[in-house]
Amino acid sequence: MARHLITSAIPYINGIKHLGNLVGSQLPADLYARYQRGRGNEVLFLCATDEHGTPAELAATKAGKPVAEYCAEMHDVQAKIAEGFRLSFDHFGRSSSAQNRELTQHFAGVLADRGLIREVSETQMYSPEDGRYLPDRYIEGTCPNCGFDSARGDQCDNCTKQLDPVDLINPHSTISGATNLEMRETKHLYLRQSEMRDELQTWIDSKADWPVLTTSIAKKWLNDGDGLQDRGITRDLDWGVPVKKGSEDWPGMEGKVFYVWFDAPIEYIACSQEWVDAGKGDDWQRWWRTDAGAEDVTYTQFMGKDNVPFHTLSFPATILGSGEPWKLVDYIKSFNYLNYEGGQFSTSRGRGVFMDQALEVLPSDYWRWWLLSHAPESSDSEFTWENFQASVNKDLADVLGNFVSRVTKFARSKFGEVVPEGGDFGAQEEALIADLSERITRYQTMMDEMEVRKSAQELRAIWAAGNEYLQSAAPWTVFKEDPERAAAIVRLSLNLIRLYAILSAPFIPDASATLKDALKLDEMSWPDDVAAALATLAPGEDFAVPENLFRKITDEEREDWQSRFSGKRD
RNA sequence: GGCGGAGUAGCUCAGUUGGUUAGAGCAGCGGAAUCAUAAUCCGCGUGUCGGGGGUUCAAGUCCCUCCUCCGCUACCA
Repeated sequence: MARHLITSAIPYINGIKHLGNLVGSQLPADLYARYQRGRGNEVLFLCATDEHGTPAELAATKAGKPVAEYCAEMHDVQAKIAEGFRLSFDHFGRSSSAQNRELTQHFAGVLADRGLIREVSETQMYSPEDGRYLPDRYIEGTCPNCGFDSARGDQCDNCTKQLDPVDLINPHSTISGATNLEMRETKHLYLRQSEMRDELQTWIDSKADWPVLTTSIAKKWLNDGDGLQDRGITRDLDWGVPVKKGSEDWPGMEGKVFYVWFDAPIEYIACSQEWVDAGKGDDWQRWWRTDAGAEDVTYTQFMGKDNVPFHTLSFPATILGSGEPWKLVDYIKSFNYLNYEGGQFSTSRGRGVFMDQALEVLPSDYWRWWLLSHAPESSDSEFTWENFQASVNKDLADVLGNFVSRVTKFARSKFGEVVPEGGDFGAQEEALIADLSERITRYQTMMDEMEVRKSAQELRAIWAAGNEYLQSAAPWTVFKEDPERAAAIVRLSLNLIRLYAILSAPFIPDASATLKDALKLDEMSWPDDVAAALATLAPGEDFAVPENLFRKITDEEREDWQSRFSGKRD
């Protein structure tokens, strides 16, 4: 039995994510996790909320709450929504956990012992009025280059020139508007990634099978300019993991915390400890420590392209640099962006559909199917309500839902709610089994390779194969002359529904569960032998005709939603 | 500006290392069937493969150049 460690990029705590975020990491990760479980493999699927950093502090202030309280609440909100989408995390942790705090401090200590951390004294913009140091993006002023008056401290949106906040004319805080900013000297820790450039380069070069999107981003950072730069891993903030060298204080670093991107990936490991501490598992080391059983683990990460540098370079630098036997990622599946009706999803402008709103409109299966079958793998892809309506109605309601409906209702009307006996399988059934065997093999290959869209395409073809078979076998006609033969066709068709329940579960778990109940299935083992799988439901077993699996989206609904989500949220 | 991705049928997208008449789903048109959520099944595609140039017996596929869209650009996360 293969063992799969699967992590999804951890969503930031600051608010509810939109569908683009969902399809870029959590959803495909869930698809893969469910598939691997379905194949009978052992899976540990982890995700968490990423809770530290300036935006969390500001969001909490805006909400009028202590940041710890705000994060706790938002974690629960995100956890509930994740449940709503049937994201099957074995544990949904928090980067602010005690486990992560300790582990982050541990890594920093080990890295320091190995000479991979250096102290840098630098000057940062400080805003006395805000009582905090300001990251570059929280400073705006007039661009010295083009005169644009809302240039941000890191880059001018007008002329795209990269800036330093000290270059800005009349700089002010975007938080309070304060203009009395001052430069203050402050000391920070830097991870000496440049020392590890060659090691990282060799490692990346060995990953010929990774998506181009993943490796090209990594290589760009490795080779751009003077090569991989050292990275500051501490910040002058209150909310975060206090800087410590293992369990010891770090002289000169009092009052500082680790940079959120340093502790966030470490949460992948800490999350497994949370999983154990929550009583859901009993051994996290066999997933993470190659000296404690993790050498046969296949570790796969899912993320949007904006996360790639941190997962291909920073986090591996932390892992490799520690010199300890931690499990390194084996495959990084990255995604492009999902656009919304000709533009971008926008959290700040409330443009597009957010996870909570999506579930208010339709159950998760509808969304899962559309998003996964249109996942932005090779390039950015686009959500439109028209496409959504067409795909969902056709694929789910017509091809799959109606198949279940026509089979179960015909069976009930002619034979009652019992798998009929009698009749033999013939050439049509053999052809169907051969066709399905081939298709299922392809489906498995695509799923193994995490080719999400192609997997969806193949699954749909497998559903359609049922309709094709039924159409040509035409039990409604055969029944008049040869009821036994019709019984055989219906029996096979009922077994097809069972097959679909198993194969479709990673994409549409709720529909799969409905079918499982309707057919009164007690086991859902993967159909390695298609012929045998299609003979599982035996004559005499009873079943129930389920409610329609999927309803159709009407034109009125589509138009209504189209306008409802076009601009402002709420 | 630099780097990366993309530009293929009305729409959403496939197209391995260059090789016979460029594909799928949807939409559209025609037909069959009537078990089913008017749901299914079969048949039907003359597309300047973004523009231009080049290499080659052969280019959507390689090279050059130009145009358009998107992302990243290291202190947002």
